[in-house]
Amino acid sequence: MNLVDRIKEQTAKALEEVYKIPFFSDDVLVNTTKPEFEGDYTIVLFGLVKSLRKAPEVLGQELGSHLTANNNNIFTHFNVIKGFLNLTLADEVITQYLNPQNNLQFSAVPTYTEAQKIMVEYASPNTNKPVHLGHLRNIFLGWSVAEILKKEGSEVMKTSIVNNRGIHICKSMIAWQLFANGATPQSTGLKGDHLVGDYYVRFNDEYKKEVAHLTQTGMAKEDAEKGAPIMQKAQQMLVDWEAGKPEVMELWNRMNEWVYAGFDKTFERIGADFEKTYYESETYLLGRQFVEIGLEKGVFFKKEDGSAWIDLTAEGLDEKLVLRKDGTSVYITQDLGLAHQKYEEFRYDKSIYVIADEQNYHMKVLKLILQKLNLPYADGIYHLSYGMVELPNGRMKSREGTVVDADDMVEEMVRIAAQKTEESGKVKDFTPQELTDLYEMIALGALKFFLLRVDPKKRMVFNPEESIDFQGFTGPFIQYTHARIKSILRREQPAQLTINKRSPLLKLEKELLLLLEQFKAVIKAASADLNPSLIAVYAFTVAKTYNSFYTSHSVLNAETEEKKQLRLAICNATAEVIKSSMQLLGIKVPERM
RNA sequence: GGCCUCGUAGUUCAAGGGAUAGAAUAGAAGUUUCCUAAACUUUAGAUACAGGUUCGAGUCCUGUCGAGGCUACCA
Repeated sequence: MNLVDRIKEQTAKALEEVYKIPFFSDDVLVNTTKPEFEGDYTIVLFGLVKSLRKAPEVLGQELGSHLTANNNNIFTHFNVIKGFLNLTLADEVITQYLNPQNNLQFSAVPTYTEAQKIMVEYASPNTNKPVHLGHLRNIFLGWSVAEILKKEGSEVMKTSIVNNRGIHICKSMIAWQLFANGATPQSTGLKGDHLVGDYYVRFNDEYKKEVAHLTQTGMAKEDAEKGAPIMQKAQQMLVDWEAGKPEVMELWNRMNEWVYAGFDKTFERIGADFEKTYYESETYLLGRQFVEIGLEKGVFFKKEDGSAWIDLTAEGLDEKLVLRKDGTSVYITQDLGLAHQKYEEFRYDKSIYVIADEQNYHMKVLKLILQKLNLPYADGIYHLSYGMVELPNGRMKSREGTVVDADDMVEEMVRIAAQKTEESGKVKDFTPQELTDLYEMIALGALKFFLLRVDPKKRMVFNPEESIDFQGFTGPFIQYTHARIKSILRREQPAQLTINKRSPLLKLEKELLLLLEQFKAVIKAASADLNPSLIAVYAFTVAKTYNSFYTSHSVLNAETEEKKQLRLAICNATAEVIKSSMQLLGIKVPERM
């Protein structure tokens, strides 16, 4: 049990004893005491005032006296300020948490009554363009959430659905046929996803030209957009694809292989992994059965033209199409089918979709339809929505060429990491391989931390200038702190401490140890909120707190041997906690840098 | 038009209805006999506006203004 829970429990017990009314741990609100007040943990009394009909100050005095009188091995003294009861803990209680094992070891038994099976779908790229900065937020977020849930004891399955069919892929294919002259990744040296992405862009350029040309000759804009020859070709290709025309399939397969290979490279580099990848070409026909079922149950209705709809006006939404009049399924229908297939395969308790917030409406509808169809897995659907990544001068738009490519971004970060590191002149004895690894570690650490430190649901601004800043609230700062601690520990390892011995704790040591003790609670909160930013903030706070207390001088030249050992142990614990928390963000920490 | 988000220091982000709204950057001023200065210390600076609920509001409610998203027989 962690310290806060223990305090809550003791407080509830004390309240029962003093006031003869039943109390539970959850009734008690415990915060860490603000640094400017005396004490370690604070009980907020306002919430208890009403049921006890006591003035907060009186309640605080009575409760504080009782707690310190009956538990003086835990609480040494207390003070009351307004509605806050500040408790000071015995040093022994705190040193119990000195051993990092206490903070890092998670019991095999999860916090849920039984292990939950959770699917996390993330990344989910389109095969017509390479991964860009927006995807990176998705990928880092999804990966991290999966790891956090695992740490909390859930069985997690990471998945991705690759959008590999449809008109947009046909656009790339047409443009490639027309302009590529048979270019391949091998012949051009380009990554496959970039090559295909380039022809998608090329298609749009040509299309724009054709539309402009047609409108100049007097055609209405709408007609021009529909009638542009290159668009007609793409439409025809889509029809041919659906008919399974061999030469179209052949080209489609070939170009997709290039893209997959490109994605794999990117994913491997940035540390994304999936237990299972779904392909839309294999799932887009699923879900048709739901239309039949829905019609039978009266959840859906047919319009005169034969299209099928669901009426969600009672829920404050619109009518939503679930089947086109030509009998083909739409996006939402496919998703119904995929949700079902996932459930059949994995029997999940919860299925998390990491998808940008522009699809909030879509995901709301998806869940609602499944619920109306009374499917057992409907309630487990959860949309982990995240805000768009913007650039300082506005949203990324592919048409305006303001998209930041992920591979380029990583490359640029590595270049800067290398430059900054070389300037510092601390890595002269590194081998070339060690340097490569270090730069990669720093670059990805900076990028991941920057994108994960913000509350996912909020929009964020990606400032390239700031993201490569290696000072402040950044990944590299934390990595650097870790390396410095490791440097101390290379000189001298802490001896095994006898934990219950009265130790000469200073206030600042106490503060840091209490912080380390919160690690599990932070993971719990991050897991409940599906929010890695809590971990990022925590890791930074630990590093920052450590940095302001210790230098290797203050550790190795401590006043007494006993203090030195204590401080070494604190260094050790801090390094462990930093490493473990960063790991949950997918960020590696170096031994030296 | 309707629906959904979001408005906090110059800037980028924090703050389970709880104490004097925190950080980081940029600004100003400092700190290395020993120590990984990619560090640390000090300093200044903010809740869009107007009401309401409460012992107590950045947080909850209403309105105004501002930003973004959704509102496709695209995926």
